[in-house]
Amino acid sequence: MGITGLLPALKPIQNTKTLAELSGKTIAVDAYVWLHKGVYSCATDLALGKSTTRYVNYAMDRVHMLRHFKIEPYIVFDGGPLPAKKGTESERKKKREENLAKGKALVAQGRHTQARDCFNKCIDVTPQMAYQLIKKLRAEGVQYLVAPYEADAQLAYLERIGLVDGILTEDSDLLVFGCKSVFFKFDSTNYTVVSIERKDFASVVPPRSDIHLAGWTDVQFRSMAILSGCDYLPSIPGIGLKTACNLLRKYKTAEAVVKHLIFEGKKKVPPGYLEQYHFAEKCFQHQKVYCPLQEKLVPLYPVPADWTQEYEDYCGGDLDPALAKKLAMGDVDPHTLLPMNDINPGFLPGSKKHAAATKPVSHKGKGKQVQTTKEVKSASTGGILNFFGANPIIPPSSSKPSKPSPLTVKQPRVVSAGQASGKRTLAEVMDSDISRKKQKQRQNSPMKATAQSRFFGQQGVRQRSVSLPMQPHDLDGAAGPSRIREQEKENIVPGDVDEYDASDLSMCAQGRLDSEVDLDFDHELPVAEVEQEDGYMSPLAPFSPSRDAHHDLSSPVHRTRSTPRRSESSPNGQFFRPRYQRDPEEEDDFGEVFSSPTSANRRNRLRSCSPRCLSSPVHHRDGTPPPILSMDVQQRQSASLTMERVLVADTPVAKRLFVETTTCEASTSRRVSLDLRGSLGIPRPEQDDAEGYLEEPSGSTTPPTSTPETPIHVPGSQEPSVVIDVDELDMFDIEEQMLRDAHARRDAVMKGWREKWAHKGPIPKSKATTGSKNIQSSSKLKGKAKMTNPPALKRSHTNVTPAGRFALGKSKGNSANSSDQKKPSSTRSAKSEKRVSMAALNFFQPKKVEQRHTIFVGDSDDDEIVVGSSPVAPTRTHHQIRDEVPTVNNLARFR
DNA sequence: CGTGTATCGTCAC
DNA sequence: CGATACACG
Repeated sequence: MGITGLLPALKPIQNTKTLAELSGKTIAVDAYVWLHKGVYSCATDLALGKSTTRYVNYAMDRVHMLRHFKIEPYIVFDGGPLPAKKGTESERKKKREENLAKGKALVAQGRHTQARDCFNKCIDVTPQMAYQLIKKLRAEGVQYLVAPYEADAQLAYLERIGLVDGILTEDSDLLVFGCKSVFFKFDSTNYTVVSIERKDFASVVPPRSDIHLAGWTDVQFRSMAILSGCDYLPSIPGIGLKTACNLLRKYKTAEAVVKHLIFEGKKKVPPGYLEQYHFAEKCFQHQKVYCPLQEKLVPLYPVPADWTQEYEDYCGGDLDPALAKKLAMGDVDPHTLLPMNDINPGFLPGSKKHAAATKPVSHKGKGKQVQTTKEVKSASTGGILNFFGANPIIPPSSSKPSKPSPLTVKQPRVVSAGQASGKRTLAEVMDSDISRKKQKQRQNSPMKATAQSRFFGQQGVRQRSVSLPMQPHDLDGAAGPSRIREQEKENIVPGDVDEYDASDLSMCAQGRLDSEVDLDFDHELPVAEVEQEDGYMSPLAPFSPSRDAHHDLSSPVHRTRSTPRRSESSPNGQFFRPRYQRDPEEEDDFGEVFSSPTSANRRNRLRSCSPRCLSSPVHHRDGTPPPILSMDVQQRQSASLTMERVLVADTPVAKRLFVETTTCEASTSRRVSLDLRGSLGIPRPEQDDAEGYLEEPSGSTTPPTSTPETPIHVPGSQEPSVVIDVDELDMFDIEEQMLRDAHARRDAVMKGWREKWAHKGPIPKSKATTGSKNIQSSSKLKGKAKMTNPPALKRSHTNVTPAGRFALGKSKGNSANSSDQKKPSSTRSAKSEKRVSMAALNFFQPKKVEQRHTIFVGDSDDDEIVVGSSPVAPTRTHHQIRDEVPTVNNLARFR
């Protein structure tokens, strides 16, 4: 449901952004959206009980897409049902069953098309399906979490504590949960999202909107949302968003509004409405979420002093931290709290992992992996670790005695932090591990890389900690469960952790925070509009990269950050150096490090420490849940007081978690299979990177360049000393071939289009030459795929645009460009139209949307992107962006 | 005019 | 779940 009408009402502050504009950010994603859409690709199979995991592909394609744009996704799944939400589910279930039966009947009649429609309506996204995606996310080192209850609150929490910079969802509720930066309407065809920022709320005023938010506090905004009807409470009949807004402007508080309504008697206020209102409010504020730092359930915002057990029950009860963690990692079914049942064990069964675990050296046997001599060597000592487990923080020298071997999982005794005997508590083991790490860090100059940590070492973390000092989880190379404990123990080094965060975290650890300290939500006093607009105090440092990017989206620095470093083609080299670039030494190694796939992966690896439970033979999914799974209240309480109750020797799971925790930091990503040549000192062909997204809005002042990670296998060149997945490379080769073919087609098609549709007006000569030159050079391609610059034909030279195909699909009819829709090619089928537009329409048109929002996306040196993001200034519409940014719907490019 | 309700599409071959 | 269209008061 969300808040009916909220999104349309916020139109004035909806800002369409390209993914490139979000480069560098970490964005939490509501997994439900992707899963649910992905289900449409295989609804029939699912309905008929046929085993499929195709729904995973949809989500993973999007993950890859985000990563391509240097956006690090943090996938959040829905958890168990919140007590506050009842009733709706049974009704839906009934409808689903109806559709299932109907669909089956239609199948029997052979009416497959209609059957599919029914199947589409009967599929529910189950935790087991989510788990399939989780397995894939683990395999690729993507951060994820399963919320204990609703993903919405979890998403909001991740943003609140600074683990992510924004939320990608379709649910307007996120704004009510207090999120600052929410992205809607992810458009994978045009690489755009619609951004709504809380700080812009003050700009939501009549007549531009139906509602008037200027001068409002979060409390009032939330009140409006609840009064207008939300998931937790239907509205008083006759009260919609606008009425709620007006009433609140008049009476200030929800109580006053409700009392007025009751007094007035015109509307039928249900008995107990006000009380229910308060419960709903609590759900938005204090719903239980999982804190990945503290590894336990916490309220989204600290609970007030008058918190009652009733509220607690309503907003989601606590869980034993160990259970909460397993739930968050996806290892237990959030509905039953029983170990997750893997409905597709054959899908990413750990087959790779398992094979690697048992045969670390020969898992490339089927041509799956390419290994250099070096790699084989390291595999013999830690091949599996290079694959998904080694800890780079512990240099070989010191960690040898305790370094987990490939057989570690099979021989738990070898595992430990040096002492394997006795019943050490998990916390003790971790502490020992921590101190060892710390010692090691002191020994090694922070910036000095060992041979191993050159790839997976600390620089990324250092970098991150420098640039994001407010993110405690990044503070010192230690990732995972041990970090927060370490910080707590040492009381958090001043200067390393923001005072607010420190106090907040430690107080959260106590389970309660006085309202005085609750800087974020409950202090909300009426504030002046100015303050409302920009006086928000973010837990992120103002100088963090994300903040910078956030406030400075149009600056050349940020506009170009996602593109490869190409100072040679830059009019001003300095623009191509991110302010927060790493030290030159590392840059030599990695090229543009912060946006390189390796660095992204490393960052990700170091930040996430999800246990790789699937890989372990010591499997907890053996039917009998560990004793700690008990939800006994006493136990829960004691366990939440201290983790030391978890005995390593008693719980294989805990033990394994430890193993994996201590090793996961080095889990060098499998996805190093992207282009590592730069990183490895292998010369990159001069222009090969032009092969990237033809139509990617690069936003740089350079010609459309490619992306640094453009995956190209270079035959004969030195093999990178990392595991490279040959399958992926082969796939890229195929893709390259396809791209070349596409270019040939495009050239032909383009010609035809020019003749058929182009204005007779002259094509700018310089462009034409450039284009033909590039076309020529593309025909000269040898083994290496070179993507030419797009031909110089611009849309301004034609009167048929990509929008045409949209007109064929669902006609939205409100395109800003009426001319765009005038001539959908009536002579072509919708299908061929689409194909043509994909292959051929990579030309660009400078287009003035607004005076201050001129957007040029293109292939010539003087093209540029200037995108204003002022909340007050007129913003581009979705349709405008769609027209501005040509489309290549080739998701395979993101793999 | 605003609210309430019903219907549709979501993917992707 | 949102977008949309439309009927109702």
